[in-house]
Amino acid sequence: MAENRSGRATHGSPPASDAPEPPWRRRDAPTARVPLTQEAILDAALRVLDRDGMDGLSMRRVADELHTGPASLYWHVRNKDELLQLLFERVTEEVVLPEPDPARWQEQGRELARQMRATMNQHRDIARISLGRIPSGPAIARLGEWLFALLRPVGVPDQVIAYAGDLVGLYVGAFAFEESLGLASPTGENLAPDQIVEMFRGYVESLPADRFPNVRDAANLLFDTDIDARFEFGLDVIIRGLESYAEAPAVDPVSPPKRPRTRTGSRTTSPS
Amino acid sequence: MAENRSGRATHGSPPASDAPEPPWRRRDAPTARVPLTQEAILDAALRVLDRDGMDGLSMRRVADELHTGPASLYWHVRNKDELLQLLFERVTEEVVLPEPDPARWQEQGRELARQMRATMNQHRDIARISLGRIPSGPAIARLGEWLFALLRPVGVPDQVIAYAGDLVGLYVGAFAFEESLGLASPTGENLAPDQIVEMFRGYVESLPADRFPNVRDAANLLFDTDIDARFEFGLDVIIRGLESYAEAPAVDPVSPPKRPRTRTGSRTTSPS
DNA sequence: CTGTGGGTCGAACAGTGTTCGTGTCTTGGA
DNA sequence: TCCAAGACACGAACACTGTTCGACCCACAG
Repeated sequence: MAENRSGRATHGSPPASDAPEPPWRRRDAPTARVPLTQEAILDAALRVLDRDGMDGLSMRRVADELHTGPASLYWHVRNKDELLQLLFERVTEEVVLPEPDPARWQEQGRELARQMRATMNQHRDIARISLGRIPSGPAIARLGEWLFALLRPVGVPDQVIAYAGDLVGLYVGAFAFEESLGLASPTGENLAPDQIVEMFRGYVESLPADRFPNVRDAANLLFDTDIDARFEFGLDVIIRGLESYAEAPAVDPVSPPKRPRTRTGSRTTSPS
Repeated sequence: MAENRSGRATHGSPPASDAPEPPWRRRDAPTARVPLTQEAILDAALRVLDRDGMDGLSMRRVADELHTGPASLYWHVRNKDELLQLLFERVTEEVVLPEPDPARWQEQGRELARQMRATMNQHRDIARISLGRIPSGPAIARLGEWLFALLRPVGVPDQVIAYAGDLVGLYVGAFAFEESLGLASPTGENLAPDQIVEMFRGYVESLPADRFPNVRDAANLLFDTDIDARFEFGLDVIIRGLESYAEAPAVDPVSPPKRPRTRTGSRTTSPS
């Protein structure tokens, strides 16, 4: 509020209560001058997001980060919503894509999903922004093109590719979203996750054994805390499901013969 | 605000500016007295949610619905968060479960997912509450028990069942969530969905054909608007993926012989 | 008749997104 | 060189949010 650090975005005369700048400190030194572009705002917003999380990401805090007032942001950004969209696209561009290799499409798809999750976890709470949003900028061009290059040679129909991209994005976004939320206590007070899990398990184990035999002795499975395994499981289900949509490869002669998919062939993380 | 309808929850003396109640109108008539229980609050909150959506669901509006002030709610509800959790569980209990029939587990699983989506769409924006929340009350007992009864006879390992329940819940929740959000315009202004889709398609079609050949001519597939088909696709992928986790049935002698899963056997909605 | 305590609620606090009007700075043309 | 015009910055305010505090009411136990 009353914090009066130098480096304000404006460059008017200094306030009367403050000592004048010494002449050797160039007032438009390239480091001190922050002309408040949209990019600078995004930088600041990302900093605030990483530090304070989504709940702490208010226009006022972003403005504080730039040593200015909230009204100043609205010249470069129409809305908080637009700011969030831009933030989301900026993070999306951090994902690096390997050269698509259709022979290994399953593993590359998995790799992409893992990387998306990692990126979302790296920038705290960005997952909460991703839901309901489609990267509309160059990001969707990059990702879409990559996905088609990966899956078309395998024989997956175009419509399925489009849907599949959507599905994976939805899955990863939702998963990272829950991950970022943590477990919400049903009582409204905020407790450690362990305590909450223990509450749930206690409840389920207290159920009458005659009415709820199955769920009772699977209580510890229900509230499993190995979150990575859970992620890999969902990924595995989706990839296996997509496999059944792949026709015989059209052109690629190098792809291995399609093994009849029994349960033997999966060397991936299969729980229990 | 200044709306002064009768039926206030309190029963003190009438304000001086108002005419006294006529004697024949019993002041504690059973219909007029709303003793402000937690259940009444949930009813009101659900009404507000259905009418005004999640963004309109404030403590003040719920209190207004009961003709009282926001502070009065906090005696019965610790938090807004707890109120949301209770709301979520209340809606979850609306889902009706058929008698589990393991021979038709795929179709019954699909049916459950469809019903969950319908329930979430019926109560506007409840999906936005569902993410990051687990139904902790009797709901999870019901749903869990049903799921185990459905999938254990098929030979799905317990851990997989637990994960699968989680996965389907996540999928349906995230899907309904996006559905309830609608499409967010990347520019922050609020436009009709058609306009936004047209913006996106226009952008993708304007991409250079040499760099983005694939995504360019699949533009109309990318921004498909048949939302039901998209839901069914994701469901189908998940179910097919889960099929590969099913072992030979343990006890059930009636289940059909497991056909080797080639792409022929799927009569479900397969896009394009 | 008097407490007591469960229940109610007005008022306030700190915080939010957004807008309006005014101010300042930079730039291009005469 | 000077002035008008636009680009940008920002203080102040508005309507709103979730939540808390302390005073109040009132049925019921002693």
